[in-house]
Amino acid sequence: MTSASEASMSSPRAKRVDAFRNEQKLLEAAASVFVASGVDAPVRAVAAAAGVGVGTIYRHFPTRAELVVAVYRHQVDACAEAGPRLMTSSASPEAALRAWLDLFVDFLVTKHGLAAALQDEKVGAALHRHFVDHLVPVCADLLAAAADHPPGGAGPTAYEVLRGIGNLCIGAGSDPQFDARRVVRAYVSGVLAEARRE
Amino acid sequence: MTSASEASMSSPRAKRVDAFRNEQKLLEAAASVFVASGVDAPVRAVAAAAGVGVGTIYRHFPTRAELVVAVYRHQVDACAEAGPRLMTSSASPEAALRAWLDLFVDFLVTKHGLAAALQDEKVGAALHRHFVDHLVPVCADLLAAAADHPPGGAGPTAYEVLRGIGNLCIGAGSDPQFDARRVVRAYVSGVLAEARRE
DNA sequence: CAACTATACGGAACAGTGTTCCGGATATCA
DNA sequence: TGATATCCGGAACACTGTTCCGTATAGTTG
Repeated sequence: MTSASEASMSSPRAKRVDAFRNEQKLLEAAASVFVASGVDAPVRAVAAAAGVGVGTIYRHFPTRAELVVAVYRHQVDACAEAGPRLMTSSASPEAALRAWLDLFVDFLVTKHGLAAALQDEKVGAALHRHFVDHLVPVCADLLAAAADHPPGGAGPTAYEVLRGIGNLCIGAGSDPQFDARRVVRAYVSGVLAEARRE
Repeated sequence: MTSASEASMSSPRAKRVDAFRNEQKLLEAAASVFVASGVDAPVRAVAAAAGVGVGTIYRHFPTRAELVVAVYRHQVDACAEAGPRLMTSSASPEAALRAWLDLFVDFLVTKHGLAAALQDEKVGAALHRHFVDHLVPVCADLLAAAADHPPGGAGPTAYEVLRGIGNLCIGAGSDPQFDARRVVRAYVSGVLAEARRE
């Protein structure tokens, strides 16, 4: 921790501006490539789109997963912040929960392959952690309110629910016979039924 | 179709017995490797376990996915055949549906990575088709009986339900906080509620 | 303004996938 | 005992993510 305070206190030399610019270019290029080819686009494709070498990517983002996290960090945070807002603006706690989960589903489904990436042990570890840390608490509040059920009971866990929904969104959007929102709606009905039974 | 009948009618030379033996060795080796390392084990690992070259695998199974299908074909068929049996032996149609789906979940969860493989567009295409063809009709019957609902209504589709459950099983077994059977139970409750609402 | 150095860059190289290919071995038949 | 259709082994290819290091440059210092 000595080194940490040293690093943040006395900066022998600030980060070079070209490095900062490149990091920005990388984030924009990655976002663009991800919408065009899915989040499992090759690292080289992102590098090419940004006009940099692959080495530059790995300097700024030690692993492919961390680039993905960086690209979607803002949207995850926005989703988390929408929770409390919906809680007060909705007609009922259940409506708030369902509206928020719709947000979550739409987010996952529109980013092709994001839900799948969340599973892949290697790629998903970093993603998973960030999603869990930011979204689970919000979901827990909404769920407790909707189920009229003190958190900590034996009903479905907020983690369980988010993870389940994440799973349900995998591959949706590339299968017309499988409508993620429909399926999630059914799942949430079951979750609420079980939670209220306690 | 002329060539097909030719091939099945006049066999200028039967399949060589060493080829047949190798196919068998391959299936056994693959099954063994899959339980040890998951269904996403490298093709080379299966080849090594069987004591053959990779070329031999690709002669018998044109693609990695078809090897996986071949390994699990029997178990899928067994699961499909268990449907009608449970239908008559269970206390209620809903009990039959739930028991059968438990079979399905256990099957997916015990084969590490099988559920995930079902998603991967490339790997999963062959798997997906086989699962769908054999399991969806059975599920449709059980579902219709449990929901007391003539097939063809606007409720959840049998395909949708199986696909949803398949998704829910992804990564279960490597995450103690996520119990696939619990989650699936909740989902099925929601499905039945929606189906009966029609 | 002119070195000088810490920092950042590019892209070749490495390791691990699935898949293809073909020269050589071999089972089967005449 | 050949003849040959069939099959086999494993090198080679295309494509991943990731690492490495010589080179270029931004920022500092004299």
